[in-house]
Amino acid sequence: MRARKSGNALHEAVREEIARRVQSGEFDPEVPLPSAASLAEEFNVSLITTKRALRDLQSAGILRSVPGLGTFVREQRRFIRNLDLSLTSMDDARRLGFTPSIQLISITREKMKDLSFDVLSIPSEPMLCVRKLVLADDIPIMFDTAFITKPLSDSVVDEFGTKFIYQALADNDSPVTATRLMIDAAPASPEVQQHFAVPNGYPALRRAYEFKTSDPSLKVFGCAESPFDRLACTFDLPPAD
Amino acid sequence: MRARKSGNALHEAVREEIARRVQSGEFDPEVPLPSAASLAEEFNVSLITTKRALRDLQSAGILRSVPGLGTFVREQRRFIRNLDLSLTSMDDARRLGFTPSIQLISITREKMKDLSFDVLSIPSEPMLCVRKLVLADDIPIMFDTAFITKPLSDSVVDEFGTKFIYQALADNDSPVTATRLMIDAAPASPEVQQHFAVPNGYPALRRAYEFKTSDPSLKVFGCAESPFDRLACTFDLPPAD
DNA sequence: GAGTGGTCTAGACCACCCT
DNA sequence: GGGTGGTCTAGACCACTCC
Repeated sequence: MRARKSGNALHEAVREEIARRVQSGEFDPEVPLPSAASLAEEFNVSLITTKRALRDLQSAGILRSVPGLGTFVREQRRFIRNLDLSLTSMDDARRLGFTPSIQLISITREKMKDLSFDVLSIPSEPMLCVRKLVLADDIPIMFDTAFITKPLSDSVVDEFGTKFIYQALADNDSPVTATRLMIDAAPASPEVQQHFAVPNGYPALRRAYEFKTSDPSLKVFGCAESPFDRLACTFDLPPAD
Repeated sequence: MRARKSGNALHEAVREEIARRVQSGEFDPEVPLPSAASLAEEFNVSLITTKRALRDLQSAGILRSVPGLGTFVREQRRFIRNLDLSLTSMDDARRLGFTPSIQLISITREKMKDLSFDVLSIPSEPMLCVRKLVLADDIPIMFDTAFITKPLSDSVVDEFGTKFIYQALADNDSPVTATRLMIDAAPASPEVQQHFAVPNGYPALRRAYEFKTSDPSLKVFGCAESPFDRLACTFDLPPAD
């Protein structure tokens, strides 16, 4: 080592050499990488420099460290979701070749945090709030926080925790009539960090949404977050003009 | 200090206390924060722990450090781009209230890197490659890499470097007839790190695209990347079904 | 008990910017 | 020259997992 490849920093050179080995398929995802101590010895750098490189590779979604076990190559399996929203029910998902499931996290009543989305006109009063984790083939792919503007019966609320929102609304005679979406990237929220076991600052894809329904007093606001390596969105556009 | 608020780590407690002060508007964006050394003294932690907290806040887009000058609050000014692609020319941009400009970075001939986007059918042979930086009100907001499948005259190539691609194609009798988009998040690429002065691992919003034109042999593939705090996309959807 | 990653420390050197 | 952030080092302790 001591090559100082790209920039100038030692930890960058170490990081890139490890990244190169990962990309070349040198490591079995089931088997831990050589320990930080042995890598430090091999590269002839201090332990803490190697740890710095390994930590940055975690932030980049390339590695995954488990205390007491070791550091592993992070397996990539990303789901592509089409924004035309054909995927609105469990059946749609299964038709696309994976088995979805929903894990209800909490149902509360609270105010929606201002996400500085001037794009959506978010009410300031407390609303019903449903948080859930959506999994595909038992792999968590998105964390969803939804706020409902209108009080609903318990049985309907339960449906929000077990179905996609589109489906739950349609099943209760209030189909979605319009959708406003805002897509951005953001560092993983504390909830995402927890549920996906990703470090602070991990890039996440965020979709903030507003559903209007046939009932003018019933709207749904929400935000779906996914670690960048778990979900991407596609969209086809007609010609401009 | 020594509170160990959220998780357990000291650097997290320091990070969150500094973040709290930033959010509360305690610091003038023009004036550097107290130095890492003085913060370490105030919090009664080691210098390196404070530096760790400051570095993580940089990765989160909250702070910005300039060697020799100090650490500053990162000013937030984000542009919202509507995915309906109404923004396809300089005029459109001006109509939306900002002054766009384009800075040509390079024109080369090279193979397109495989971005593991199975979504787009990317040719494997070398293509014309145009890299440019798009600015809004003199603030860089996106880094664009475009690959053109067909050899073009020099004058047309020059237009790609100074106009939005939609406009350049329309002006040369090959209007875009269909667009395929893939949106995801990703850690900032080396080019983005360089042009936007963001650290390794900084979350970025990425739009990979494929333009088809009226000329079947002329397609444009590309990827536009923006640091997460610079750009977001909105979209309105009609009712499903 | 041995190995792992995560954290914290003190101390040092460098490049950079300002006066 | 004196301040700043960035990097690198050696050494230590902890919680965790596995045997």
